Amino acid sequence: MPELPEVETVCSYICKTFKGEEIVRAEVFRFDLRIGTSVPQDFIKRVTGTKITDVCRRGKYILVHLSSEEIMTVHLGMTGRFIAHDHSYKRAKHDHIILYFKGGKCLVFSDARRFGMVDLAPAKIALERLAFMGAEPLSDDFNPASFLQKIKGRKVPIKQALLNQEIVAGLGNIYVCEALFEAGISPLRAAEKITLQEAEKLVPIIKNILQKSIAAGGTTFRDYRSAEGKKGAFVNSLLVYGKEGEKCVNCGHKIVKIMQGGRGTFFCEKCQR
DNA sequence: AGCGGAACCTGTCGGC
DNA sequence: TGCCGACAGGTTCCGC
Repeated sequence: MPELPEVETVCSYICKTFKGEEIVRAEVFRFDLRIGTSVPQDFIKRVTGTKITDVCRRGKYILVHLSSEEIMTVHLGMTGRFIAHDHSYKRAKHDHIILYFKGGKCLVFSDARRFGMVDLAPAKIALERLAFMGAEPLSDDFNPASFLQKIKGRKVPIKQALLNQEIVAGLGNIYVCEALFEAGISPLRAAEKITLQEAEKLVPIIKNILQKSIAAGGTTFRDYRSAEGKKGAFVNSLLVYGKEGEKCVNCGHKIVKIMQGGRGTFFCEKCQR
């Protein structure tokens, strides 16, 4: 579920709360999490006694840097949560990993649907695994020219191109629907047909939506919770996602839902061309 | 190479 | 109330 703003919200809180803290004990209840590689069997041994030196984000991945020069890579999948508690915390049903810190706090990774992943690898290897990803949408590397270059010759609908993490890293279903709506671009348009003028409109809109959502603590549509266990308020700012049958805020025409690549797309057929 | 569709797993919700 | 199918914010894999 969590897209860039949600992951960013989790990351910054974990960084603020756990940077410099030492892991004194760890529990792993499941090793077979889904996306990418699984939790290593010797995970507990390798993290115990290390300190968290930094917490960063790349796309939808959380990178927990450890003093052992290893990186714990975390992806929240659809229902993953990474929440801070204290040592009195009692394990709940879908908790898969609990890290206990010297200062009395703990950090719990839970994921009902188990689409998420937690991996541990030497920093160089962890970073190489993420090298396939496209530009960070909030960086200057993501601009109309570079974006057009990336989607050149792509016949997939623009909706699906924006979800492709190799093209741009961190967007998911909600923000893609919202950005295309604000830009007035139909999600059905072939990516390669997007003009320079449209890219010049769409790219800043994407950046703006992501920034506003980060400021609001992300979007909780169903499951998402921040590292403090809170819901994200940007759900109140959504204009099309989940609004099937409701009136378009621009023209009053009904918002429709279609399926693209097996996933729901919400848009206004009148405003988006 | 690029694309569509299925698969992964659990929970929830709507319809009958 | 209960059962059944559809669907969920993500990614990967397989076949064409």
